[in-house]
Amino acid sequence: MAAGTRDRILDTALSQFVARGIDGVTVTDLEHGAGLAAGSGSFYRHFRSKDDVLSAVVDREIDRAASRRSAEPVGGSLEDHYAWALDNLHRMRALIALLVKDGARLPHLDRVQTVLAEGGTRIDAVDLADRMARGEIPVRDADAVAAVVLFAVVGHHLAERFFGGTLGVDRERFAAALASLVSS
Amino acid sequence: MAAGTRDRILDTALSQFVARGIDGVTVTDLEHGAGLAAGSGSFYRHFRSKDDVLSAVVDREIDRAASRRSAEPVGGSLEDHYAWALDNLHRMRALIALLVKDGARLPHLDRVQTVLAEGGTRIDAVDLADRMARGEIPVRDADAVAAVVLFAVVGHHLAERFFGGTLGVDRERFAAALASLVSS
DNA sequence: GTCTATAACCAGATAGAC
DNA sequence: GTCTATCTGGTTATAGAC
Repeated sequence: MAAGTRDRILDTALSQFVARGIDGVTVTDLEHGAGLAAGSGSFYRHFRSKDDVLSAVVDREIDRAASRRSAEPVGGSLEDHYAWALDNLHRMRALIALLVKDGARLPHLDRVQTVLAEGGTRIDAVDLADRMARGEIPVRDADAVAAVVLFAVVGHHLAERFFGGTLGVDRERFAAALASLVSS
Repeated sequence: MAAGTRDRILDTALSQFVARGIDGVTVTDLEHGAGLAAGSGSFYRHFRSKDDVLSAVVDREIDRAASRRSAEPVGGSLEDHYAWALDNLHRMRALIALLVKDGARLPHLDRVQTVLAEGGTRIDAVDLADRMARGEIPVRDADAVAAVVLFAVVGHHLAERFFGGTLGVDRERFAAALASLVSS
């Protein structure tokens, strides 16, 4: 079942925007990527403008991120929790790439940031403080430790995406080391 | 002592490229930012093309980052070292923004990545393994711990820029928490 | 070195035949 | 819905006077 032209435009727009930025992609590029004649205005039978297709792309990715978000494990180990956060960030990598490349120009910027915060970056200082109070992990500056963990997770993801590598440390190993540091 | 026109073009090019991306800045914008008549071709008396000024901007930032890097303190505590790395990354924020926004189009991409990796943290896995062998810090997966430290430091910057805020944890407190985690 | 003026080109967008 | 053809405007880059 071949996707309709509108969906093919959305698909090629997402991948091209992520790869080359919004300004790096022309309407002609989108037509070509969707199997339409390059330079024909056929694009405009499906979207009113380039901004219009950008808005549709972002809306679709927000819906996808919200719907396929796996349930956050409750009461699990720290390691599982960190692995979950890294996986979620990886699933939302297209949206993250759009945000960091063209953040200021994105429509629904607040909704994008909300979805990302809920899906990947909520590492709770309160949870850490609870574990410290129960003697589960050593007592440290809980807010500062939460910040270290959050930025380590985000940094790992962004490095994977933008800096060409993670020093050979995959997500599982990274999560394990993070849990080891916090736990003792 | 007013800077020459060439330097003023470089200064405005750096700040405008960082703010709006390479494609978001026209040669006319650069002329205006450098105090030249907008739309006059005076820019071309100083640079052959827009790519040429981009290359000059990146070269200058690489040189600046490299010269700052030599100011690294030697033989200090882990905490001092992490604080130094955070300050250094903060000074290189323009280069980081260029890399994230327009990475694929940057000239000397490999040199940019090398400078940032060296300037962001010198805590390599070998140094950590040495400290572990001497009993200075607990024995853990040295490569993975080095990755956590590097990405925490880098993420502290990137997350502030793209996800909003540092959770109220300043650089000194962040460095102290990072050192505490690695040291015990 | 800077200006006015403009050439050459490319991108977003529209009109109308089929 | 897709095409050919075109308009309009903005961008890079050059020519030549001062």
